[in-house]
Amino acid sequence: MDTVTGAAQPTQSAQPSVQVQSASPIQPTQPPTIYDVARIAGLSIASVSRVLNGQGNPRADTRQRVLLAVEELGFVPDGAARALSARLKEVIGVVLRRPQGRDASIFADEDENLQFPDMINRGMEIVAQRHGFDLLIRSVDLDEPDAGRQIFALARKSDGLILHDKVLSPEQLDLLSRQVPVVTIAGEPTETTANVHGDNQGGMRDLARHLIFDHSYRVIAYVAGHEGSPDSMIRGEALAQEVTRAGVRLLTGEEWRGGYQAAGGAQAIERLIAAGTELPRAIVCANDQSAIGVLHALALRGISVPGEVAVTGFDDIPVARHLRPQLTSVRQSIQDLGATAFETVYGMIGRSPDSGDNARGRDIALPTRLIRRESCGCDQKSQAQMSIERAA
Amino acid sequence: MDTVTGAAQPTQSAQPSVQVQSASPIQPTQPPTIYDVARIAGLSIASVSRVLNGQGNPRADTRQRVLLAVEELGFVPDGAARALSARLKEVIGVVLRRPQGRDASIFADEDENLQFPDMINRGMEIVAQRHGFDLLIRSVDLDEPDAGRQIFALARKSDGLILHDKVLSPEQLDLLSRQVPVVTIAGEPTETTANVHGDNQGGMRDLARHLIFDHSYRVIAYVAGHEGSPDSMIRGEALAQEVTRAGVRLLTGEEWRGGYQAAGGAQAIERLIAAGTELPRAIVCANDQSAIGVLHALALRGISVPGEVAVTGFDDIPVARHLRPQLTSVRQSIQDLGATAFETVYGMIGRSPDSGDNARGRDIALPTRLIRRESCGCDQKSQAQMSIERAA
DNA sequence: CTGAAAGCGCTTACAG
DNA sequence: CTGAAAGCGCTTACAG
Repeated sequence: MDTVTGAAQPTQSAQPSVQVQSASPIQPTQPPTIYDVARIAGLSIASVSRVLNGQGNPRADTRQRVLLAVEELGFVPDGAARALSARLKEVIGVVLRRPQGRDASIFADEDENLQFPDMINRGMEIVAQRHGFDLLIRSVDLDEPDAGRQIFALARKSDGLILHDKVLSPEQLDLLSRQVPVVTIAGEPTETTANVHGDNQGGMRDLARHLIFDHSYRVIAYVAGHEGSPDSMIRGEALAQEVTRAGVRLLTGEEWRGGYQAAGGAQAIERLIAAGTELPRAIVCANDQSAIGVLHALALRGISVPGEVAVTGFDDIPVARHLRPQLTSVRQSIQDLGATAFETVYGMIGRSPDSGDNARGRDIALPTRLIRRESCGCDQKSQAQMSIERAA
Repeated sequence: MDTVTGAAQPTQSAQPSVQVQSASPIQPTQPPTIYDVARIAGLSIASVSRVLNGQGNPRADTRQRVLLAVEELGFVPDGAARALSARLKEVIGVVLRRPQGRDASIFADEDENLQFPDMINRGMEIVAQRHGFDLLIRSVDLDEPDAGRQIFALARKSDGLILHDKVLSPEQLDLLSRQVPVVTIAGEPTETTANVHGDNQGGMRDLARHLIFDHSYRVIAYVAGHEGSPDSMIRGEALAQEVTRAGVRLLTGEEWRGGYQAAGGAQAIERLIAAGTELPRAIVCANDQSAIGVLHALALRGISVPGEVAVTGFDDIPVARHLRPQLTSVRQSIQDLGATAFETVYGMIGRSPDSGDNARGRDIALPTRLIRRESCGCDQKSQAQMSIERAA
């Protein structure tokens, strides 16, 4: 920090001075300010600002002179000054939770990647760009007691916040969402926040029925996500409901928790096998990432999938189709999740919480769709073959 | 944009007013300002600022009063105001290139994920946090002529920039890097920028020798990354060198380009097979992502890997070990790449380009390591088995 | 040690 | 249509 704050001290006169573009090759060219532009254009800074922001009706001549000067200097307005003055930062803060509980295992030497959240972010980003916004990303470690503070600090650098999953206590969330627009993904809406999620219930119901009726599996386990995840709970409940209705046996509980991660899924299976537990006919995982771990552990034990045990995921991340066997999953349009979340916060900016056309309090569900591949027991090879041949 | 700029107009008196915390449940609680804190603490804003920033030696009493008021109001300083005044935004801009050329294929319905860049970003983020910085992410579509402008705009919202891959012309890069610290990843250093990359040469050399001498493959193809990628070129050249020296045949060229993506890798293989080309004994891919596509295409054709054709990747992204066969690759510590890039820009902030202790012009190489798994023809199953059993 | 004041680089009513 | 001025919410020499 020292070197940086030291450097922050003004080193030159604050008075705008002529920019020497070509003179000093490696000199620290201070970016030009609006004053420089105004001087070169022979106008006031107000006129420059108006031309650049399309306000008022500047004369063609004025426009020209400004544009020329801007071009000559390569002027781009400073973001902080613009934000302070316009009361708009054109930045949305995004908070992810960093996976916790790294254990010593083959998975520990390199952090797992967060394919699902990363793709959500990609979706947000694309829409953000269209509105001239950027995304300020921060992943918080929930073990840190400081996590709440960090999120509040992020909020003051942004016009709105998108929170992946549960990263704040209800009280903190409430406090925050009164000061700044907040949208959660895979959370729950509150009076002052909106939430975006996939249709967990419908997706899991279709998957469960497929396993129960099309494949006639009679013992099914559920590998849950991390504790307190609404997605994981709703998926688990939907599965339980279908299973119960059909008189099928459900295995679930702490020993089946995968925490949404490959390492978690693999370890759960390893522990169960080590404990001599008899495996169920099908293992339904709360997401694809943990299904990857389950597949891995089963393969190492020489247990055939789907022959001996069927395995399914949720999300349909891009690699799902590249696994062997190809992973049956429930597709969410992951990027849409992000895009929708962005559009939602964006719509909340500048609106008072109690105004009419407001997303606050809304729970937005996006459709899901069962994708049958090989790992559930279906054979999709011929079909996939056809599709790739059609494309080629 | 309309609704937002409209909303940006000040709606209340600019004079700081007492915050009514509990009174109006869903009122738009304007975040408190430093003036509010000062009033409640009975001090000047200067004192508040000093306490909060650890400047000077405030009396214990003064400290207490400030801290209490801050706590009471839940005050967090506005980022834009802080940035403007302190001349430090505590933000680093990150630019990725968005993959281009989406084709109609089984890969087209959902964008591919960018596992490699996403993990790099994760590495940057962790270090950034330690310095109190956040990452402002923007992915640019290089097909857009506006791409350069967008990057300059991002620069004015940041204290420094990290560019993945090549996203600017040399001229633009030069211009930019005189105004703001710039570090590239997998690019080339210039007089005013630093670059961070994995040891491509060493990694590829080890891989090539492994294929040539340990496995005795005599015909090897190289699936290149996207055009102009220094990483791809250096890897290709290192491979060519080893192959030539050993008198082995190398297949390469446009028809073997995978563009770093699974879709690209799969399509290249499909086209070659469709054209009746005889496949080489080993296919060396410029990265893991394209190797995934190659594996996929070969599997669909019923071609056994590594039995008939060996396949290797580069990067060792986390899923590499979960593929069937497990992918042989060259590991880079992906997160370290990001962490190093961040530390490097961070060190450049506030330093004039010509000052002494400066990273500018440096090319920082991080070690790589050959990871032998199954897809090259080795059998690692027993070994992997042991390692997971050890962990369990 | 503390406060009053200037200044960071913009935008935007307000006059003219 | 344009310019002078105020103001956004902070930090930081500068006096006292």
